[in-house]
Amino acid sequence: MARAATTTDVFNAIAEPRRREVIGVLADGREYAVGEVVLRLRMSQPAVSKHLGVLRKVGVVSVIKRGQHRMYRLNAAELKPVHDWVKVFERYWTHQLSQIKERAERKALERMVSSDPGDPGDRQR
Amino acid sequence: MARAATTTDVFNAIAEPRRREVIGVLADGREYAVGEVVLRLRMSQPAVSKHLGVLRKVGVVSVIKRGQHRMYRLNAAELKPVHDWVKVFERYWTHQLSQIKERAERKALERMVSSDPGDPGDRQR
DNA sequence: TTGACATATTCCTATATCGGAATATTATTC
DNA sequence: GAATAATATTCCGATATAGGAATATGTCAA
Repeated sequence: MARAATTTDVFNAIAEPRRREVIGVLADGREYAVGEVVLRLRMSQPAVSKHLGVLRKVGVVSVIKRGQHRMYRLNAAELKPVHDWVKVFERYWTHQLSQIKERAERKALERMVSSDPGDPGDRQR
Repeated sequence: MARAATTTDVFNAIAEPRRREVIGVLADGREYAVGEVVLRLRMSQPAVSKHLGVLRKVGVVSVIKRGQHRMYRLNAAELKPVHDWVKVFERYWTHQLSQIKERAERKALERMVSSDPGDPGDRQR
């Protein structure tokens, strides 16, 4: 099978660096016309339109027509799943020192418990 | 050009749902043999090996040999860039009400300032 | 209507997947 | 050494990009 469609979920949508740049432009919460994004990022207009299209399908941005412009606005709430997912690992880099200590203690404990009786791989259940 | 290589950066690495599942298994910080992951996720062994390989190249997991097992451990610190990136948008979904109010105020302000003189798209500079 | 501007869409190509099947590699045990 | 277990790697096919070029669509203005 092929790769999951980027148009399907947020994680894939933000995997593309240019798309993150586009989001970066909209990050201040204001509306931006496609042309403004093009200018700021120096990307081709079709490229920007396509990326915005992907982001729109995922719901990360929304559009309204204003004259001949399409004003795009960030819908940041759609990024929450990413935040929620990665937040779980926050503790691993905050409190670095205590975390390193914890790991050392855990490893010592593991050594005491399983104390390697010729079958180290026996941690399944 | 084609899609960015998943082996290149963390954002792409975690874009794949199965890979996130693998990370989920390792999330408790302990070591896991490939076979354990296979059992827990009911994925094929080659698939797990490949996903772990990608995660390893990106640095999200590390391996050590232990007998005939390869023990994989999460290197959660590598996920920090994702956290840092998405954290910027946190304010958009916390304090929802005040945020909505802010938006309303901002829009009102915009209307007062640019007061739409027939050229709404003139926010570039 | 015509022209100019803003944006979207289509067509194309090169590339990169993911997963399955089969196979290779490495380590252990007898 | 031979058999076995654990894991990695290779080969494959179907699919899905991303970007460029060209074009279509839509909107305003004179």
